[in-house]
Amino acid sequence: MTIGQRPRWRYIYDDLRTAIERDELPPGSRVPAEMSLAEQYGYARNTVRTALNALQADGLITAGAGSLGRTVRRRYQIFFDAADFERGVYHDNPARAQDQWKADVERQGWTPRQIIRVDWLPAPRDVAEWLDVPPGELLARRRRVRLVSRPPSDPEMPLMLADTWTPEDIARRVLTDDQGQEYCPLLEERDVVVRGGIIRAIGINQVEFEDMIVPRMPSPDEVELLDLQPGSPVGQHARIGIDDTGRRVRALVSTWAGDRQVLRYRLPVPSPEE
Amino acid sequence: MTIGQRPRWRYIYDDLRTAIERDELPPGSRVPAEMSLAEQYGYARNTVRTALNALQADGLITAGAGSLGRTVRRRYQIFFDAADFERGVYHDNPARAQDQWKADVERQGWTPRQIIRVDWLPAPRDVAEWLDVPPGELLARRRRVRLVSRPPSDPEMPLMLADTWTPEDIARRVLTDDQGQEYCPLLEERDVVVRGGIIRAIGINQVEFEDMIVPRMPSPDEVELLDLQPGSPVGQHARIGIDDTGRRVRALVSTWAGDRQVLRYRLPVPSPEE
DNA sequence: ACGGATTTGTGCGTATGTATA
DNA sequence: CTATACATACGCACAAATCCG
Repeated sequence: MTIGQRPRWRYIYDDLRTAIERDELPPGSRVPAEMSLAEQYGYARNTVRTALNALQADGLITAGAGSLGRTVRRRYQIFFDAADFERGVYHDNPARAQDQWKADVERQGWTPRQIIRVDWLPAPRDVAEWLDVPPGELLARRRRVRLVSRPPSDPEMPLMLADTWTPEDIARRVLTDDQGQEYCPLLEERDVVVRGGIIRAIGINQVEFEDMIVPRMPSPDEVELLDLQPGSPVGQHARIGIDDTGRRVRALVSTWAGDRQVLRYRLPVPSPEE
Repeated sequence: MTIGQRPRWRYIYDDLRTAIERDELPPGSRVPAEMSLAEQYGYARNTVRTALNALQADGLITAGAGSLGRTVRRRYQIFFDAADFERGVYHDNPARAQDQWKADVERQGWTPRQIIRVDWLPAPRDVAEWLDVPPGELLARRRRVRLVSRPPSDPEMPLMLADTWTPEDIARRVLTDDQGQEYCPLLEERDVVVRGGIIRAIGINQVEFEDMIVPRMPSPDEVELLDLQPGSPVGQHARIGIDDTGRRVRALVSTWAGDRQVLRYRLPVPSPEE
């Protein structure tokens, strides 16, 4: 059935792809309906669907039944800084009492919100390796689902999952609040803002971060939580905190939607060693 | 036709997905053939294909006609360091005359190779923005396709594309080699190794890097060059070099295959500002 | 609140092409 | 060369979501 070199669906795929890249189909615009493409090219609807599914898997178009139809995917460029030596900013900058991520996002004109939940879970393979504990050991996972909206009460858009994994002895460390009440900041299901950051406040002296970054496709859970379209890859940023004894004390695993957020590092260039 | 909540194909998808996650179907193992799954579940072959295509789009399985069949995707964890303050290592560390990436990869037991090609191209929108030049301005792009193999002459596996984009005045700067010959290192289609790095050698004093990292799906070109399976997202790491006058002198855009390589930063934790 | 129009989603059957061991 | 298994392609029917009168 295939006549030329390329399969039929590939013609539609290529045509639409170049139209999108040339901005003839700008972000947000409607993609022609399946039946209309089928008539236009003289192909069956299923053939058209193969092409559109490929574009969807490439993250270029969205899909939805009914009058939603298919549209060219929009992209956002919200930055989040993992290191900013210029401004002296770190996620865990000891000099700031404010949540670093919230401050960053607000500066860019978005209204942030976090939903926090703590669970005790057996260590997944990768986390166990990062923290140098046996796989399956029970760890505390403090998950923050981070959402933003534009001021005028638009619907919220989920941006990232930020999971802090800690071994039990660290998770159970306590602080004392204004009323003299003791609490475990790493087990609190609410925003905890401590001057210098939680880790430092509970008496841990981190001296090094090891950050590992990898793109991957999301799990069904993440698709749900981040409201992802099929074909949206996520970035996974794992920050391992190492204390002054060399112990790997915690892993902060952030998973962000690639079409919404950009991870940024600002680094000084080392001067030449003479 | 849909009986329960979930569509039929979703049962197959979920079953296979959990089998893979539980390592009952380990990486490299064969996925049952479409017809065998169709009989097992009592569904049509097309329905089975919907499930398998979704797993493919999620990057979990590969596909290939004939006796290749479908297999569970293998993953590699080759590190490449964007910053390593502990070891004093940078991509452009002025103290080292060796190619940083090659050294890193060799230390991990792989044999590296680069294919280098230089083209003059109009600046794509994002590169233009990073370098603060008008979009469409002609820039030099020095592309390095980076491949590795395991020692015993296995087939090579492409790992990443590393594109250096520079404005013309910088690209045309010259160095003098041992024989007294002048050449433009940023336009050479061969490995150029200079003590201190090319940028420094041609008289540019970079004082800051701005790194931006985003996951995305690859373009058809990248699929070709990196030999990517459908459903493999890539990471894009753009490093903008800023010199002591504040000028954005070059962009190093690295695109890496997510199932093969991990980007790593090792950073010192800043001490508290008292 | 309801119904119709539109558009995508699910699912089946069938046939033939193509790549690989 | 042949068997296997995926790839392409068609046609058809009905379900489900959404928007608009």
